[in-house]
Parts: sequence; structure tokens; C-alpha cells
Amino acid sequence: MGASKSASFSATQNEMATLFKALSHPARIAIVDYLLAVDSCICGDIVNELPLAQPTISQHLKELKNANIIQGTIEGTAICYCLNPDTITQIENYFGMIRHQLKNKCC
Amino acid sequence: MGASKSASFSATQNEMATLFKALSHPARIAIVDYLLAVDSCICGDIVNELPLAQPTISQHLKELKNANIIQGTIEGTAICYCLNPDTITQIENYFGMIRHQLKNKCC
DNA sequence: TTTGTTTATCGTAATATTGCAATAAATAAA
DNA sequence: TTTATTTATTGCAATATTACGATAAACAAA
Repeated sequence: MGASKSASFSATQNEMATLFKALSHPARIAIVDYLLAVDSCICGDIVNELPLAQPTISQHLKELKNANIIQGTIEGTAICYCLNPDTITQIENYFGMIRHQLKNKCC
Repeated sequence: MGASKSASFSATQNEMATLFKALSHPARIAIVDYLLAVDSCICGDIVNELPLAQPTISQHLKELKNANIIQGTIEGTAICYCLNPDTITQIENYFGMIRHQLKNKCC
């Protein structure tokens, strides 16, 4: 084998795993950090900011976009990327659920 | 290439990516869900619960343990696993930081 | 010691991810 | 139209992940 048996798990479990996978690479965390640090929205400045080639950045942006962690708005020839607050809220809620269920259940 | 250039990113960025990578597989999300659902702490019951072989579960538990998302306590011949509240808090704080910085910065 | 129970490790095959050069696609400006 | 500028896609090599059978390790109980 080798592929993950995603069909064996619930839709929610697969959905959360997909969100976390999108955040599971330091370059993609760095992109999130950068989008937070800069006031205005960004496009290819990320290429200048991170030590990765343009196709690699484009690929990481695509993964973040597919997971709905970021959004891209076309502005002329450039594309303006920013975080998607709804997805951030969704992940926050997941940990809120964990926190709520976690009361004195530790060993 | 192929390997991730983790040396190019900050310690915090690598640390968060490692945490999310541990949660990036539906089987590991299912393990977290199961640990939350069961009152008492668990060991090999997870093998009976999930549709994966024992070595595969053991490997997933190892990854969750390496990321400090779960803890294992030896109880006789079995090992009792449970979530690590400190790590849950660490991830919650990360999203709290994002939420705090996200004020009207979207495009 | 021998037996059974529980968990970890090894080895290996299948698949997925990462990174980038080359190139294409899209569009603004000249 | 031609030329820049910006982003996406293709193709490929290097590496990592996933899954499991076989087996080992640890230890309680007989």
C-alpha cells in the first residue's frame, strides 16, 4: 500500500486532516505569517520574501487556496492573496471542541 | 530536490508545521477523536476501533507522541494514551494570535 | 521457565510531497 | 502588435509518508 485510506474515515475527519495538511509545511506557515504581518494584500512579494523559487511559491499558494485557508483576488495582472477568516474560525472551533471535551480526561 | 527546506524558516514556523503535520492524517484525527470520546484512557483499543493494522496504529501513535500531542503512560503491560493539554493550548494560542492580527486586513 | 498479552521495530512496496528549470498563459503598457 | 510583467503549469528528480506482514521486545501470569 502507501496511500492513505481516507475512505475509512468520516467526512469531518478528512476535512480537518486536509486543513492541517495545508498548514503542515514551514513555507506555508511562513506565507500565513507574512500575510498577517503586511497591512496591504500581497501577490508576488512572497517570492521576494521567502527563499524559494517562484513555481514553488505558486504551488504552496495553490495548496493553501485549495484548502480555503487563503483567498486570491485578481487585481490587474497581479493576484492579491489574503487569509480566509471563515477557515481560521473553523479550525479555532475544532480546538474549542477539544478543549471543551478535554476536562479531566487525561491520564 | 524534494526535501523541505526547513533550515530556511524560523524555529517557530518549523514547530507549528510539525504540530500540524502530526494532525494532517485522518487516522490521527480519528485517534484524537477517540481519545476525547472515551472517558478512561486507551491503549490497544484503538486498533479495534480503527480499520488499520496494529503496526500502522503504533506508527501513528508514535508521530502524535513525537509531536507532543499525546502522552503515553505505562500501566503494566499496556500503555495508556491521552491528549496533552499543553500542546492543545499552544495550537489554540497560535490561532488566537492569527485572530488578533487578522482585524480588517483581508482583501 | 514457559505462555500469553501488548506494543514497538524492521523491511519493503506503493504512493505522495517538495523543489525547480523550462515554459506557457494572461494581461497591462508601449 | 510587440514587449513587459505576473502567475500558473509541466516534467522530472529527490525525498517523505503510508501501510502492513513478520518479528522482536517487554512483562505479567501460570
